[in-house]
Amino acid sequence: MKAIIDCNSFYCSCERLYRPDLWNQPVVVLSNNDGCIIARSDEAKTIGLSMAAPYYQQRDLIAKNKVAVFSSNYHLYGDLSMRVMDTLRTILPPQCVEVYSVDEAFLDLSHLPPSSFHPFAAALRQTVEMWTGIKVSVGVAPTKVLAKMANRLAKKNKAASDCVWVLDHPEHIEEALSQFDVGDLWGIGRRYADKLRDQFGITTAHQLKQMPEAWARKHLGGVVGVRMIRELNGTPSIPLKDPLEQKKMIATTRMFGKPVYRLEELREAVASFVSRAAEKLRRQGCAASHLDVFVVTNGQAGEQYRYDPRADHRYLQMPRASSLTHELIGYAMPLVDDLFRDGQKYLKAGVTLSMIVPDSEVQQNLFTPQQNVKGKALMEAVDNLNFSMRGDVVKYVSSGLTRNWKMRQEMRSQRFTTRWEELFEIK
DNA sequence: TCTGGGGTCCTAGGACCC
DNA sequence: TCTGGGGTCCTAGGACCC
Repeated sequence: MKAIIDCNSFYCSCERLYRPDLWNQPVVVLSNNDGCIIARSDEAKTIGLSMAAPYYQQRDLIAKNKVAVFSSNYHLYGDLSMRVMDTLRTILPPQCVEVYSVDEAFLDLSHLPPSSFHPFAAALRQTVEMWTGIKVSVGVAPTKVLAKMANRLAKKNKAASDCVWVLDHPEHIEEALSQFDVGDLWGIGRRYADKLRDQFGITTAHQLKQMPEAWARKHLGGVVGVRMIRELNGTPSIPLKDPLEQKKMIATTRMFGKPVYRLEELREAVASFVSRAAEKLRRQGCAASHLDVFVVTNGQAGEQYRYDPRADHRYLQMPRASSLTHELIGYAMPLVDDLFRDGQKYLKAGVTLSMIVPDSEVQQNLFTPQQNVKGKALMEAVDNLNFSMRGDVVKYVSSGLTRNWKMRQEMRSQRFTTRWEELFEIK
């Protein structure tokens, strides 16, 4: 059996943890740059605020209902996420916990006796809430897809379920499937939902479950579709991931706080994204040999505003995998120069590192000098400083000092758990 | 004035090999 | 009159997730 545990309105719950005055109030959290609504408390959902809606379009509704609005505070969410995951790993062996996202984890419950699923899940929910202050929902079922469905049902029927839903009898699974919208299944997005309905008249999960595998292979993304059919039929086909697995790609991309027109600013921004990406790379003890830089423009400067983004990118296969910030910045800058067009209005840029290998297995190149030991020691020192201070205390000048392009975060809460000077105070 | 960021997996099709 | 079969590797792009 598998379980999925999912924090309820995670970002909003994090904000509310330190704001008892907001416990029963509508709360929303915005994306970077205060662009869209990316988390809503139940009260905010009731008011009719929708997910991913642009903030400026919802301002009236927000003001009218006195909704508390926060810019995203990733220091806080990251730290609380770690507490939730650590709690799970205290209760279950670590290899039975797959952290699926900042607010979700799959659990392998195959070692539990069949009668104990419900009490176990209920205890888990309670413990996490008691230890971290974060409310969670738990779905339990024979496969990941079915567990996701159970989780959804738990959230939908909070009062009756107490946020725990177990599907362990075939009749219960059948019943749930026949009432479940096929588009709400984990793995069926908008495109497939439309296609299933329009071309095949499939609207419920139960109808999909009965389709043959050969059909799924043809119409539902090949083996992905086959796995879906099997999971719906109770045969686990999406295994739990090894927690030690490394990322295959690392990206840092940002929308600018205000448009960028000058090459120097674009270079600064990209250099700082490279720095951040390289840091993530070193944190998993790896080096990358493929570097991709992209920029997004939006019409000509001076034109009337219309949101019509166009992306362009340049990439480079480096002679040897690297994790040194200065080296990577050195490779990235010519790509920026090549991308830059005078007079363009730049809205966004980003960097992707891929072809990632463990640092210890970097293939040396006959034609480039050995990676120097000093460089690595320098990186370690910089990382230690920045980590202990939780911020960019040391950075490359090429990444800019003024940072005019920096994103807007006008309503960010305090970093209660990661900064001494921002601790929660009780008067 | 204004619309996020970071990932994974898979397939099709072209280039190339013997 | 007539032009194979089997394979790998790579890239671009599509679909999905939170």
